[in-house]
Amino acid sequence: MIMNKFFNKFKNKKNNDNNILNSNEKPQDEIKTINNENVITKNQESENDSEEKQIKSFDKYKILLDEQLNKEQNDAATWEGNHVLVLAGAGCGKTKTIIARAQFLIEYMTSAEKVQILTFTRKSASEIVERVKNKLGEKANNLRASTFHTWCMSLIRKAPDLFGCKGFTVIDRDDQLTIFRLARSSSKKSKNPLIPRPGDLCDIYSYGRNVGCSLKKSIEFKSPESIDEFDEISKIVRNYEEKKELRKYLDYDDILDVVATQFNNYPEILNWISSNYTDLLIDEFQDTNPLQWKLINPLVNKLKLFCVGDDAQSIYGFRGADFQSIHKFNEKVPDSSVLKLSLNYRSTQEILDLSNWLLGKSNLKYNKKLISNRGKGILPTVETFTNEWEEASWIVENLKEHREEGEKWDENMILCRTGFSARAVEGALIESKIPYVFIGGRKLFETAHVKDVLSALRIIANPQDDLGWMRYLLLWGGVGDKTASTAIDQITKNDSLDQSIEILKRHPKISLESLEILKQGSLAETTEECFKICVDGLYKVLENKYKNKNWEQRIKDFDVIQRLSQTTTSILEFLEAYILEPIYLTEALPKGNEDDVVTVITIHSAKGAECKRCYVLNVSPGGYPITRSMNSGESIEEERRVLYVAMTRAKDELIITRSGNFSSASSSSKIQIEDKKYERYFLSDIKDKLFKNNDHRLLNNDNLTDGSFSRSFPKPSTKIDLE
DNA sequence: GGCAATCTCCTTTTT
DNA sequence: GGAGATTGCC
Repeated sequence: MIMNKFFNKFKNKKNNDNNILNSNEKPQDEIKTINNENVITKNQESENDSEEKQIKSFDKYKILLDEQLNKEQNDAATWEGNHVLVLAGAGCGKTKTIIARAQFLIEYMTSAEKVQILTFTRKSASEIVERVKNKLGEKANNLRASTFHTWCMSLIRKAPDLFGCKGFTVIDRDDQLTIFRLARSSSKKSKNPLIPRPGDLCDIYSYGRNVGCSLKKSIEFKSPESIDEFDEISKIVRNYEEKKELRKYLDYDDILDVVATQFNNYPEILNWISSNYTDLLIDEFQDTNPLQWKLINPLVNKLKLFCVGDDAQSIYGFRGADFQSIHKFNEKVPDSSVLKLSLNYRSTQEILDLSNWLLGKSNLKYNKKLISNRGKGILPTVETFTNEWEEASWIVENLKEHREEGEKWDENMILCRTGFSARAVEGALIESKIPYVFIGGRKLFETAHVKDVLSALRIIANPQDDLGWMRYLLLWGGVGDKTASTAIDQITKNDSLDQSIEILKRHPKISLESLEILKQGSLAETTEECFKICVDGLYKVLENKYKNKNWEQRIKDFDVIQRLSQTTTSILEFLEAYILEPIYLTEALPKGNEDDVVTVITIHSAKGAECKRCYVLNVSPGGYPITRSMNSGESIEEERRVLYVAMTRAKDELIITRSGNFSSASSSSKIQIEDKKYERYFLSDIKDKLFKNNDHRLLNNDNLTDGSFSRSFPKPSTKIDLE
């Protein structure tokens, strides 16, 4: 074992040396050549030498890696040089390559606990780990994959003193909003419409933190109209920060920033962390932003990066990701190489042709034409309807038809731009009793009834959590904002729950019952028991609050959460886990009986997903690009990429639906857009041969052929019969 | 007059 | 489901 490690260390070092040597010869070979080459290193290795080596390593490792890997994927997975970026188009096997890479590293280069994989969601993290474990068994037991946030938080929890964050609590977006609302309402100008609303304040603030720019720049980018109120907004933001500091809260951006700043300022901290790892694997690299880069950058000299991404799929610009930065990988990371995966295994060529067309219309150069390994298939269709309800019911009918032909529900995925825009489809699915899951928008721990119960747990876990107190007290009749906040002012200085309860008992408007639940909950031995006490205690109150709002459905969620709580040791850990890596209700349901379901999903959540038949909803004028995106600095091009991501999820069948009363003659797909604000509509000049056009709208005058008759006709009688 | 309850309108994307 | 406005209760 020890010998092995020595050997690996030696091996790694040797390869690094090789690469450095080569890089001195030809340092300036840029990414531009990427079209013609599969493997591009900044420093193209001399041919006879390296070509032989590559093939040798391919042979050497092939047997142990996934046999389904192609040459490009295999080259990437078994790369023996230093840092590498793998540019991979949609459907070219990114996840597969990461998995193979992890497998390769564990088998030949290092040990599982020294590999850290960073992904965007809990789902892909667990998928990767699971698949590596399936292949390697026990050897991979210590392999860790997590989101940036979870990884950073685990470092903070492991050594809170190093980061100056002892006893800090993580807050989610809702909590941020509450604090911003408070800060905003204390401003004299809170009625002024130029002062952004809490949600916008939160976005502006977070954008600035993620990009590393000033508040002023962030306002100019996100809401330029509010720049005149810069001074007042600054006050509100400072107020937010003070409240956060006082209550020892960490918001999402703090978690990354605290760790990144410490890495940059204290070499001893950096060395301690980096000595635990040899390799860092980063998925969806096109969506990393400057804050995440601030975290990774100091690690570059300490370990090996293996990044995977696709500039054409960058859809997180609103969070500060700059898709162009992927092109500067060589500049940012010295001694690095760029590899490419170019063959698409997911979709038929027709689907890729349409996707390629969309991307090609951009004035940005993505250098990307996806080529299918699967050959020809069905032409995509564009289905046009009068309104979203007809759009929805047509989709449902279509789903049913395929079901009758013997297909499973889970061969269908419905993609939408916003959570809100899926409401018609959701309604139609429920009405037709088609089982479905919705991924995107609200998560399980963000639903109102769950937050109500969790507020009790928050208080029990941390009696100084004033946001928890606020929510909890407001649940009970007769208590509003005012009563609650004055009461909370009296108690949050106490760190003992019992003391706080004693004080509140004397409060005329706060019920003894509400306090008794907290008392009982605090005596519970386990998280599960505590949760149960709180649910039971709040049952009547909640039933009353939600009686007309899907109460029967909501009760079921409590069972799910109780099950989730069984595996955690402390309440705080339990709450934190699901704030950092939110979970959708349907992900938490027991596997088995409800496995065969239609997936309804926001495109932002659908990264990496694929499905046989994909419906892309509401691709109407004003929908793509979404009208709202044109006000602020956010790019129309990002909207194009969003639609591109949606289209490239489809394996066999791509169905684009839209609605509205724009005109579209039956003979041609060209549509006329009168309204100026829709003039950038992506499908307005789509090429006929790329798709089949189906207009389901009732015939109206626009669609009638011009009729001309040589004679006129008499007006029919419009009188009622009297007898 | 102060505070709570109710009604109405609108809804980008996520850790 | 949330924010803001309005109504209604004490």
